[in-house]
Amino acid sequence: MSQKSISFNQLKSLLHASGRRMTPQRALVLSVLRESGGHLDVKRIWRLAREHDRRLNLATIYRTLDVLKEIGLVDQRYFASEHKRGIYELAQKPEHYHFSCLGCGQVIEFETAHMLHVGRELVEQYGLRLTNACVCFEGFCAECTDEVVMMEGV
Amino acid sequence: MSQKSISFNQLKSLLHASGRRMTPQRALVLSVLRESGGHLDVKRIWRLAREHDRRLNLATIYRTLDVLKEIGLVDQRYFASEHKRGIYELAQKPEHYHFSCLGCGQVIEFETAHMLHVGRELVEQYGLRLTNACVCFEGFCAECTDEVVMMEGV
DNA sequence: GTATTATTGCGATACATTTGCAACAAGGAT
DNA sequence: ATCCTTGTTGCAAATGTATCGCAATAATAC
Repeated sequence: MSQKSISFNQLKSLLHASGRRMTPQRALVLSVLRESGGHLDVKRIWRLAREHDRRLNLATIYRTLDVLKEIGLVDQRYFASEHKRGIYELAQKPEHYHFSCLGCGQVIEFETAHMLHVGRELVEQYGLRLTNACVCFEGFCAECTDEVVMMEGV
Repeated sequence: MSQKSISFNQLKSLLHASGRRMTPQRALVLSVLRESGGHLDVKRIWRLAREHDRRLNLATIYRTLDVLKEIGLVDQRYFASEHKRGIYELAQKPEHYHFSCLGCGQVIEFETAHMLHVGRELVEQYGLRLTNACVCFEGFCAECTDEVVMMEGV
């Protein structure tokens, strides 16, 4: 069996475990997220999913993404300057963070242990219980930085 | 002289230095931010400012906040689950971060050196140039965590 | 004072997301 | 296999934040 069907059975179990139902819409949205490689806004997910089901409604996408978030299969992100649109991707370990380039628009994922330290500090020094964090960075990637430097003649 | 007037002269200079004009609206919005102690959304700033100028328009608040951001007097934030509304506060050193309690709603400010390390890592390991970051945390403060534990009878 | 032009108020607009509700369909019971 | 219950969907309308066009206004330079 491919990873695909495992994931769908997983989906079904998780849905039933929380008193929800399996629907083609939910399977479709998940498969779109799996096959596209992540970092999609809602409109884009909608467009991709409608290629398989023309009746699929935008509100359903929103509701489905909420469900997928709740059962832990999907993460919602917000990229730095674009706080209007939520960005969705499959939940995956290990924890990673995002950097969006203002020059070419690419999103770079990276890992860092320092964020864990921040979380630990919050617990140990302030007695806080951390349940959610939004962390995103913005600037220029190496290539775009070089371009700027060249154009400025430095 | 109080800090107040110094700040207004500062405002005027900064505005003129960037080809802008001093207006009562701009002074008013800044004073609201100064006297309220920060962490205000636009509607709240509007309501507070209208107590001094009933004609003041919401669009003016938005435009004013943009200007204050550009001249570096105000920071715009986005708190974890509430990415719809921008939150504004006076720009101040040193850099600090925000934790919002899902129980009592309070926003806790804290400092940490670890975020600087993240930035350094981005530069040194990935060659990125960081210009902007959005970092916010969410969970339960010490008191609200205690309450939950007590209610669960643990 | 006068001229220039940045700024304001106001209504209209854009855009992301949510909601009410009737029709529909998943899945357990029979 | 069919029926029933109730979670889900599609659709349209509503919400809420933020932006825009434009004529009227007012801050500055001269």
